Amino acid sequence: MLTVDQTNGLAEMFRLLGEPNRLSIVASCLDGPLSVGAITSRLGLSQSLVSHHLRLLRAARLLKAGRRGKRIFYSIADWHVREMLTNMIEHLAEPHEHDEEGIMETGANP
Amino acid sequence: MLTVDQTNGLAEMFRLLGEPNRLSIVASCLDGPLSVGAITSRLGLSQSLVSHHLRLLRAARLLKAGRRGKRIFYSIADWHVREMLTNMIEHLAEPHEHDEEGIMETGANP
DNA sequence: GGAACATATGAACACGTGTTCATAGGTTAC
DNA sequence: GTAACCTATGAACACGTGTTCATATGTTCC
Repeated sequence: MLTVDQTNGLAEMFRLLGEPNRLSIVASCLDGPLSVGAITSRLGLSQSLVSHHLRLLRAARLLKAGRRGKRIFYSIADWHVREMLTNMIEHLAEPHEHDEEGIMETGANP
Repeated sequence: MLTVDQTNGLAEMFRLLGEPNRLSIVASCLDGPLSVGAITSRLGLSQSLVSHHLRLLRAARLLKAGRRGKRIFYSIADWHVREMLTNMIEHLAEPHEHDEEGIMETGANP
C-alpha cells in the first residue's frame, strides 16, 4: 500500500505538525506571509524558539521564506501543504461519530 | 483562527501519526479490519510494540477495536479519519512544486 | 564607518517517548 | 479442569527533542 520511503516522509511531516507551537506557527501562516517578529508576538513565543521551529518547517518544505528589507516573511510552501492543512481543519468543525471507547463485538460470531 | 484546544487536539493527532511504525499500523488498517497478530506479522514488529501503539491509537480514537473469537480486530475509527488519511496519501502521488530551498526575494523591493 | 533592529545559530538541559523484556489477562479447544 | 493461543500491561532504559540563554550574522539608517 505505502512504500517505506512514503511512510517515513509522511510521518516526518506529521511529526513536525505534531507539536502545538509548530502547528500554530504553520496555521498562522495560512492567512498570508508573516515575518518572524509578527509570528513571535502573535503567538507569544520567544524569538529564538520561533526561529528554531521555522528552520525545521522550512527544511521540511512546509514553509518557505522570503526576505523583504530586514524582515523575513514565512508562508505556506505550496498548494499541497495548504490543501492538506485546510482539509484537516475542516474536519475539526464537522460532527464526530461517537463509538464506544472499549472493545466492541464485530458482527456475527456463531 | 484556531482555538488553543483545537490546536492541541489537532497536534495530538498529528503527533501520533508522526511515528513511522504507528503510521504504518494505521495505514495497514485502511484496507479493512486487522487482528493484532496480522498487523504484527505484516509489519514485522514485536507483538508488544504493536499492542502499545494500538492502545494509543485507540485512545485517540484513530482506531477502534472489535473482538471476534480470541482475536481482536482493529479498524479505522470513523469516516473522518479515513478521509483525512486518504487525502494525505493522495497528495503523496501528485507532483511537487519545486521552489528554492533557501531564502528568496518576495516581490518588489525598491 | 557605527548604531539599532531583525533573524539565525550553538550549547546545555530537562523531559517525553519509542522500544524491549518479562509477565499477566482473557478466550477457545481438549 | 488444563493447555495453547492471542492480546494487554508494567517496568526499565536509551534516545530524541523542545526550550532557554547567550551570542553571532545580516540589514537598514545615520
